[in-house]
Amino acid sequence: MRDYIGFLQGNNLKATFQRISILKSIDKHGHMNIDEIYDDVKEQNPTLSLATIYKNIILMQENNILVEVPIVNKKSKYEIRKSKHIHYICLNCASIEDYEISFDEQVSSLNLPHKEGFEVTDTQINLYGYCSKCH
Amino acid sequence: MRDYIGFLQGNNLKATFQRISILKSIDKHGHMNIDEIYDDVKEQNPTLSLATIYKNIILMQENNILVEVPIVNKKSKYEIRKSKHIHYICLNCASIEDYEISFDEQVSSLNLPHKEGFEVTDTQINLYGYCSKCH
DNA sequence: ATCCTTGCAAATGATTTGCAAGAGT
DNA sequence: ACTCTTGCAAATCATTTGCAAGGAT
Repeated sequence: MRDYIGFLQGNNLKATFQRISILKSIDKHGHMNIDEIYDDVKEQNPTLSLATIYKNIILMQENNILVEVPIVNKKSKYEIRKSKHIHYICLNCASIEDYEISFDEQVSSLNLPHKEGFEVTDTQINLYGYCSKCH
Repeated sequence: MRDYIGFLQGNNLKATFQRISILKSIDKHGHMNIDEIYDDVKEQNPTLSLATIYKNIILMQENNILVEVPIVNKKSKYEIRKSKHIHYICLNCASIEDYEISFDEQVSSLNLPHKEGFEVTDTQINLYGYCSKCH
Protein backbone atom coordinates (compact mmCIF):
# COMPACT_ATOMS: atom_id res chain seq x y z
CA MET A 1 0.00 0.00 0.00
CA ARG A 2 1.49 3.27 -1.09
CA ASP A 3 1.92 6.35 1.01
CA TYR A 4 -0.94 8.39 -0.41
CA ILE A 5 -0.77 10.90 2.40
CA GLY A 6 2.88 11.46 1.66
CA PHE A 7 2.19 11.94 -2.05
CA LEU A 8 -0.34 14.61 -1.23
CA GLN A 9 1.43 16.46 1.54
CA GLY A 10 4.66 16.39 -0.39
CA ASN A 11 2.88 18.59 -2.90
CA ASN A 12 1.19 20.82 -0.35
CA LEU A 13 -2.14 19.18 -0.95
CA LYS A 14 -4.25 18.42 2.09
CA ALA A 15 -4.81 14.76 2.73
CA THR A 16 -8.59 14.72 2.59
CA PHE A 17 -10.44 11.44 2.67
CA GLN A 18 -11.80 12.23 -0.80
CA ARG A 19 -8.32 12.43 -2.27
CA ILE A 20 -7.16 9.33 -0.48
CA SER A 21 -10.22 7.42 -1.70
CA ILE A 22 -9.54 8.45 -5.26
CA LEU A 23 -5.92 7.40 -5.10
CA LYS A 24 -6.76 4.10 -3.43
CA SER A 25 -9.35 3.34 -6.05
CA ILE A 26 -7.05 4.07 -8.97
CA ASP A 27 -4.18 2.18 -7.41
CA LYS A 28 -6.30 -0.84 -6.65
CA HIS A 29 -7.65 -1.10 -10.18
CA GLY A 30 -4.61 0.11 -12.05
CA HIS A 31 -6.30 2.29 -14.65
CA MET A 32 -9.65 4.01 -14.38
CA ASN A 33 -11.68 6.64 -16.15
CA ILE A 34 -13.62 9.36 -14.36
CA ASP A 35 -16.89 7.48 -14.23
CA GLU A 36 -15.30 4.31 -12.98
CA ILE A 37 -13.59 6.22 -10.20
CA TYR A 38 -16.84 7.95 -9.30
CA ASP A 39 -18.81 4.72 -9.14
CA ASP A 40 -16.16 2.97 -7.10
CA VAL A 41 -15.52 5.73 -4.64
CA LYS A 42 -19.20 6.42 -4.04
CA GLU A 43 -19.64 3.01 -2.47
CA GLN A 44 -17.59 4.04 0.52
CA ASN A 45 -18.46 7.74 0.38
CA PRO A 46 -21.89 8.24 -1.13
CA THR A 47 -21.69 12.03 -0.87
CA LEU A 48 -18.41 12.41 -2.72
CA SER A 49 -19.25 14.54 -5.76
CA LEU A 50 -18.25 14.23 -9.38
CA ALA A 51 -16.99 17.81 -9.34
CA THR A 52 -14.55 16.88 -6.60
CA ILE A 53 -13.22 14.05 -8.72
CA TYR A 54 -12.72 16.30 -11.72
CA LYS A 55 -11.00 18.96 -9.65
CA ASN A 56 -8.68 16.49 -8.02
CA ILE A 57 -7.79 14.54 -11.13
CA ILE A 58 -6.61 17.80 -12.68
CA LEU A 59 -4.77 18.82 -9.55
CA MET A 60 -3.04 15.50 -9.13
CA GLN A 61 -1.95 15.50 -12.75
CA GLU A 62 -0.46 18.95 -12.27
CA ASN A 63 1.40 17.64 -9.25
CA ASN A 64 2.66 14.58 -11.09
CA ILE A 65 0.85 12.15 -8.88
CA LEU A 66 -1.40 10.91 -11.68
CA VAL A 67 -0.86 10.33 -15.40
CA GLU A 68 -3.50 10.41 -18.10
CA VAL A 69 -3.73 7.48 -20.50
CA PRO A 70 -5.68 8.60 -23.58
CA ILE A 71 -7.30 5.76 -25.47
CA VAL A 72 -8.63 5.56 -29.02
CA ASN A 73 -12.39 5.98 -29.02
CA LYS A 74 -12.77 5.84 -25.25
CA LYS A 75 -12.60 8.19 -22.33
CA SER A 76 -9.12 8.66 -20.94
CA LYS A 77 -8.02 6.57 -18.00
CA TYR A 78 -5.74 7.66 -15.18
CA GLU A 79 -3.02 5.81 -13.33
CA ILE A 80 -0.66 6.50 -10.45
CA ARG A 81 2.69 7.75 -11.72
CA LYS A 82 5.09 4.86 -11.40
CA SER A 83 8.10 3.36 -13.09
CA LYS A 84 8.12 3.68 -16.86
CA HIS A 85 6.03 1.15 -18.74
CA ILE A 86 3.95 0.56 -21.80
CA HIS A 87 0.34 -0.54 -22.09
CA TYR A 88 -1.42 -3.54 -23.56
CA ILE A 89 -4.99 -2.37 -24.16
CA CYS A 90 -7.79 -4.81 -24.96
CA LEU A 91 -9.97 -3.63 -27.81
CA ASN A 92 -12.83 -5.66 -26.46
CA CYS A 93 -12.97 -5.12 -22.70
CA ALA A 94 -10.70 -2.04 -22.53
CA SER A 95 -8.63 -3.59 -19.75
CA ILE A 96 -5.04 -2.41 -19.54
CA GLU A 97 -1.97 -4.37 -18.57
CA ASP A 98 1.41 -2.79 -17.90
CA TYR A 99 4.81 -3.96 -19.04
CA GLU A 100 7.80 -2.26 -17.47
CA ILE A 101 10.49 -0.97 -19.78
CA SER A 102 12.65 2.05 -19.15
CA PHE A 103 12.46 5.30 -21.08
CA ASP A 104 15.95 4.78 -22.51
CA GLU A 105 15.16 1.24 -23.56
CA GLN A 106 12.00 2.39 -25.27
CA VAL A 107 13.69 5.15 -27.19
CA SER A 108 16.79 3.22 -28.15
CA SER A 109 15.03 0.02 -29.11
CA LEU A 110 12.79 1.87 -31.51
CA ASN A 111 15.96 2.53 -33.39
CA LEU A 112 14.91 5.94 -34.57
CA PRO A 113 17.03 8.26 -36.60
CA HIS A 114 17.73 11.38 -34.64
CA LYS A 115 14.85 13.55 -35.75
CA GLU A 116 16.49 16.91 -36.32
CA GLY A 117 15.80 19.25 -33.51
CA PHE A 118 13.13 17.20 -31.81
CA GLU A 119 13.91 16.61 -28.16
CA VAL A 120 11.98 13.63 -26.83
CA THR A 121 11.09 13.95 -23.15
CA ASP A 122 8.38 11.37 -22.74
CA THR A 123 6.97 8.34 -24.48
CA GLN A 124 3.55 6.85 -24.80
CA ILE A 125 3.40 3.34 -26.15
CA ASN A 126 0.13 1.47 -26.37
CA LEU A 127 -0.27 -1.95 -27.92
CA TYR A 128 -3.86 -2.66 -28.86
CA GLY A 129 -5.26 -6.11 -29.33
CA TYR A 130 -7.12 -8.81 -27.45
CA CYS A 131 -6.36 -9.97 -23.94
CA SER A 132 -6.37 -13.60 -22.91
CA LYS A 133 -9.97 -13.42 -21.76
CA CYS A 134 -11.27 -11.82 -24.93
CA HIS A 135 -10.09 -13.96 -27.80
CA MET B 1 -3.32 14.76 -54.21
CA ARG B 2 -5.11 11.66 -53.07
CA ASP B 3 -8.19 10.16 -54.60
CA TYR B 4 -10.69 11.27 -51.99
CA ILE B 5 -13.63 10.43 -54.22
CA GLY B 6 -12.30 6.91 -54.60
CA PHE B 7 -11.84 6.53 -50.82
CA LEU B 8 -15.45 7.49 -50.31
CA GLN B 9 -17.11 5.62 -53.12
CA GLY B 10 -15.07 2.54 -52.36
CA ASN B 11 -16.92 2.48 -49.05
CA ASN B 12 -20.33 3.26 -50.49
CA LEU B 13 -20.18 6.79 -49.18
CA LYS B 14 -21.39 9.53 -51.47
CA ALA B 15 -18.73 11.96 -52.56
CA THR B 16 -20.26 15.15 -51.21
CA PHE B 17 -18.30 18.37 -51.28
CA GLN B 18 -18.50 18.44 -47.48
CA ARG B 19 -16.70 15.12 -47.18
CA ILE B 20 -14.13 16.04 -49.77
CA SER B 21 -13.45 19.36 -48.00
CA ILE B 22 -12.92 17.57 -44.72
CA LEU B 23 -10.53 15.06 -46.23
CA LYS B 24 -8.59 17.73 -48.10
CA SER B 25 -8.25 19.80 -44.98
CA ILE B 26 -6.98 16.92 -42.87
CA ASP B 27 -4.64 15.75 -45.59
CA LYS B 28 -3.21 19.19 -46.16
CA HIS B 29 -2.46 19.78 -42.49
CA GLY B 30 -1.63 16.22 -41.51
CA HIS B 31 -3.38 16.05 -38.14
CA MET B 32 -6.36 18.08 -37.00
CA ASN B 33 -8.91 18.13 -34.24
CA ILE B 34 -12.61 18.75 -34.79
CA ASP B 35 -12.46 22.50 -34.20
CA GLU B 36 -9.47 22.97 -36.45
CA ILE B 37 -11.23 21.13 -39.24
CA TYR B 38 -14.37 23.18 -38.72
CA ASP B 39 -12.52 26.50 -38.81
CA ASP B 40 -10.54 25.52 -41.87
CA VAL B 41 -13.37 24.10 -43.88
CA LYS B 42 -15.73 26.97 -43.12
CA GLU B 43 -13.52 29.36 -45.04
CA GLN B 44 -14.45 27.70 -48.31
CA ASN B 45 -17.91 26.54 -47.24
CA PRO B 46 -19.35 28.90 -44.63
CA THR B 47 -22.54 26.88 -44.28
CA LEU B 48 -20.90 23.55 -43.54
CA SER B 49 -22.10 22.62 -40.06
CA LEU B 50 -20.28 21.22 -37.06
CA ALA B 51 -22.79 18.38 -36.87
CA THR B 52 -21.80 17.32 -40.36
CA ILE B 53 -18.18 17.19 -39.32
CA TYR B 54 -18.94 15.07 -36.28
CA LYS B 55 -21.11 12.70 -38.28
CA ASN B 56 -18.50 12.28 -40.98
CA ILE B 57 -15.51 11.89 -38.73
CA ILE B 58 -17.28 8.98 -37.07
CA LEU B 59 -18.34 7.51 -40.41
CA MET B 60 -14.90 7.80 -41.94
CA GLN B 61 -13.31 6.16 -38.92
CA GLU B 62 -15.75 3.28 -39.22
CA ASN B 63 -14.77 2.97 -42.86
CA ASN B 64 -11.06 3.06 -42.09
CA ILE B 65 -10.46 6.25 -44.01
CA LEU B 66 -9.50 8.21 -40.91
CA VAL B 67 -7.64 7.31 -37.74
CA GLU B 68 -7.99 8.96 -34.36
CA VAL B 69 -4.85 10.15 -32.59
CA PRO B 70 -5.66 10.64 -28.90
CA ILE B 71 -3.34 13.07 -27.14
CA VAL B 72 -2.61 13.63 -23.47
CA ASN B 73 -4.60 16.59 -22.19
CA LYS B 74 -5.83 17.72 -25.60
CA LYS B 75 -8.68 16.95 -27.92
CA SER B 76 -8.02 14.03 -30.24
CA LYS B 77 -6.70 14.72 -33.69
CA TYR B 78 -7.52 12.81 -36.87
CA GLU B 79 -5.36 11.80 -39.78
CA ILE B 80 -5.83 10.01 -43.10
CA ARG B 81 -5.06 6.32 -42.76
CA LYS B 82 -1.70 5.79 -44.37
CA SER B 83 1.37 3.63 -44.02
CA LYS B 84 2.29 2.72 -40.46
CA HIS B 85 4.14 5.39 -38.52
CA ILE B 86 4.72 6.86 -35.11
CA HIS B 87 4.21 10.42 -33.90
CA TYR B 88 6.46 13.11 -32.52
CA ILE B 89 4.14 15.44 -30.62
CA CYS B 90 5.27 18.86 -29.43
CA LEU B 91 4.22 19.56 -25.86
CA ASN B 92 4.31 23.26 -26.58
CA CYS B 93 2.61 23.83 -29.92
CA ALA B 94 0.91 20.42 -30.25
CA SER B 95 2.22 19.96 -33.76
CA ILE B 96 2.69 16.39 -34.90
CA GLU B 97 5.36 14.95 -37.15
CA ASP B 98 5.24 11.43 -38.57
CA TYR B 99 8.04 8.90 -38.80
CA GLU B 100 7.38 5.82 -40.91
CA ILE B 101 8.16 2.46 -39.36
CA SER B 102 6.31 -0.76 -40.06
CA PHE B 103 4.09 -2.58 -37.60
CA ASP B 104 6.47 -5.54 -37.49
CA GLU B 105 9.47 -3.32 -36.92
CA GLN B 106 7.69 -1.55 -34.12
CA VAL B 107 6.67 -4.71 -32.34
CA SER B 108 9.95 -6.55 -32.80
CA SER B 109 12.21 -3.65 -31.96
CA LEU B 110 10.45 -3.12 -28.66
CA ASN B 111 11.86 -6.48 -27.78
CA LEU B 112 8.89 -7.50 -25.72
CA PRO B 113 8.46 -10.83 -24.04
CA HIS B 114 5.49 -12.64 -25.50
CA LYS B 115 2.80 -11.48 -23.14
CA GLU B 116 0.83 -14.62 -22.45
CA GLY B 117 -2.32 -14.69 -24.43
CA PHE B 118 -2.28 -11.09 -25.55
CA GLU B 119 -2.61 -10.79 -29.31
CA VAL B 120 -1.31 -7.42 -30.51
CA THR B 121 -3.15 -6.14 -33.58
CA ASP B 122 -2.26 -2.47 -33.60
CA THR B 123 0.26 -0.10 -32.11
CA GLN B 124 0.18 3.50 -31.02
CA ILE B 125 3.51 5.12 -30.37
CA ASN B 126 3.77 8.77 -29.48
CA LEU B 127 6.98 10.50 -28.55
CA TYR B 128 6.34 13.71 -26.67
CA GLY B 129 8.82 16.53 -26.43
CA TYR B 130 9.74 19.81 -28.07
CA CYS B 131 9.94 20.42 -31.78
CA SER B 132 12.68 22.42 -33.41
CA LYS B 133 10.62 25.60 -33.30
CA CYS B 134 9.70 25.28 -29.63
CA HIS B 135 12.91 24.80 -27.73
C1' DA C 1 -36.56 8.60 -58.76
C1' DT C 2 -34.42 6.95 -54.95
C1' DC C 3 -31.89 6.97 -51.07
C1' DC C 4 -28.26 9.19 -48.58
C1' DT C 5 -26.64 13.35 -46.59
C1' DT C 6 -26.95 17.93 -44.89
C1' DG C 7 -28.04 21.81 -41.73
C1' DC C 8 -30.59 23.35 -38.21
C1' DA C 9 -32.19 23.32 -33.60
C1' DA C 10 -32.96 20.81 -29.73
C1' DA C 11 -31.37 17.20 -26.61
C1' DT C 12 -28.03 15.04 -24.21
C1' DG C 13 -23.61 14.35 -22.05
C1' DA C 14 -19.18 15.98 -20.16
C1' DT C 15 -16.59 19.27 -17.73
C1' DT C 16 -15.95 23.65 -15.28
C1' DT C 17 -17.10 27.26 -12.16
C1' DG C 18 -18.69 30.19 -8.04
C1' DC C 19 -19.63 30.20 -3.59
C1' DA C 20 -21.09 29.13 1.18
C1' DA C 21 -20.28 25.51 4.51
C1' DG C 22 -17.01 22.17 6.38
C1' DA C 23 -12.50 19.85 7.14
C1' DG C 24 -7.37 19.62 7.56
C1' DT C 25 -3.27 21.42 9.56
C1' DA D 1 -7.74 30.22 13.58
C1' DC D 2 -6.58 30.05 9.06
C1' DT D 3 -6.75 28.42 4.64
C1' DC D 4 -7.81 24.94 1.48
C1' DT D 5 -11.30 21.81 -0.08
C1' DT D 6 -15.85 20.10 -0.68
C1' DG D 7 -20.60 19.67 -2.54
C1' DC D 8 -24.13 21.69 -4.74
C1' DA D 9 -26.29 23.99 -8.51
C1' DA D 10 -25.67 26.57 -12.39
C1' DA D 11 -22.93 27.58 -16.40
C1' DT D 12 -20.39 26.27 -20.09
C1' DC D 13 -18.59 23.35 -23.58
C1' DA D 14 -18.74 19.04 -26.46
C1' DT D 15 -21.23 15.70 -28.87
C1' DT D 16 -25.39 13.46 -30.62
C1' DT D 17 -29.94 13.20 -32.51
C1' DG D 18 -34.40 13.88 -35.30
C1' DC D 19 -36.21 15.53 -39.14
C1' DA D 20 -37.43 18.21 -43.29
C1' DA D 21 -35.08 19.92 -47.38
C1' DG D 22 -31.42 19.26 -50.76
C1' DG D 23 -27.91 16.62 -53.34
C1' DA D 24 -25.54 12.47 -55.40
C1' DT D 25 -25.97 8.58 -58.24
